[in-house]
Amino acid sequence: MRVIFMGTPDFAEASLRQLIADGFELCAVFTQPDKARGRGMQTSFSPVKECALEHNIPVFQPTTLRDPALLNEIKAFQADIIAVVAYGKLLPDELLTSARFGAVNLHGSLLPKYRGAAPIQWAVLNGDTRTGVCTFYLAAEMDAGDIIYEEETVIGEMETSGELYDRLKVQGAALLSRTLRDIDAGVAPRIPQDHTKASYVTRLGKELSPIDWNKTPREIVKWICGLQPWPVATMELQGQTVKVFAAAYSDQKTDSAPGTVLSGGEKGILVSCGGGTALYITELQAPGKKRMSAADYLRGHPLKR
RNA sequence: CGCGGGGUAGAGCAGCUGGUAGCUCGUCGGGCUCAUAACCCGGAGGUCGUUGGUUCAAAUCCUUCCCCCGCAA
Repeated sequence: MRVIFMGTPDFAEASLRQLIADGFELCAVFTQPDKARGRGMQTSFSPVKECALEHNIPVFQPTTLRDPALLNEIKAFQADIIAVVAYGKLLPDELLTSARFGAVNLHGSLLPKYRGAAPIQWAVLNGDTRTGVCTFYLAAEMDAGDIIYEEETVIGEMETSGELYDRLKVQGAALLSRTLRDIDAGVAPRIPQDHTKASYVTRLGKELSPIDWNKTPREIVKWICGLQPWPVATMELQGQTVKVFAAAYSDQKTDSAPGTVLSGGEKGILVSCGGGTALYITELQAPGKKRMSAADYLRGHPLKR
């Protein structure tokens, strides 16, 4: 089966590697143009490009896909299918039908829930206990095409978005491979989405970082987990904005206003939350410093009284 | 050269208007206690990231390089 793969980050790379390993014929790989990134602003290749080069697969990095010449070039590959995973560009309608079986996408949620940019993170942020991955046929409207396969997974109580993301990229890669295989065999289902149940999520941003201490302990824990590895939850502590990486529940009750630092010790820094509850901050990072346990932090930054 | 913060005892920090280093925790020994992650006394442990320089004298000033972190993506 001839496949054109489109993707950019490591999430997509996992799928690409899976398809290669499973014997699909990758005739071309599309990925975002090289960008200057990282400390020092060095230009670097996307994980997908690195992988493609490794396997001598032709790499394309167009700025736009809305180019007639490019469309013809793509058609010339005579691919059976286009597989898209976190590519970062919207495919023009003409492209969707440029391959024999059309174009399919791997998405990090159980559609129609969480259409959009950061489905995995929002499943954690919202405190969901389950989410999953799914494959579907690309349609004109974003993430609204017919579902092929869905696979569920349980979200751990303290699991971060990054951890879930890493699990789902593996699970998703396998699901995508199975999807392509079954499409090739003509046995893949095609189930229209229930559009009335659709929900949309946006990409994350730093404006989400500050913890809202009026929330419940669990909501805050989920917020802390959901914002990792980026942009990371933050709180104000002794005049500094520190990143918060982990927390632990407490039985303590308090009358203090939400957000008040109640105490600090080996267990962590106890902060009051909504409804008279409290939560231990157990791992944090001060500006210019490394991530460390709250206990370590307290040794060098004793709480003022 | 994209911008910025930092590298000091096992850990976290202070000292940085120059005069061979201090705090909290940990650790070791002793004491107290019914007991304790409590308390008291005492000890060990640091070529102050690296190179060169200024100086009578540098963790503290200038310089080379290495490493870590944040922003930006």
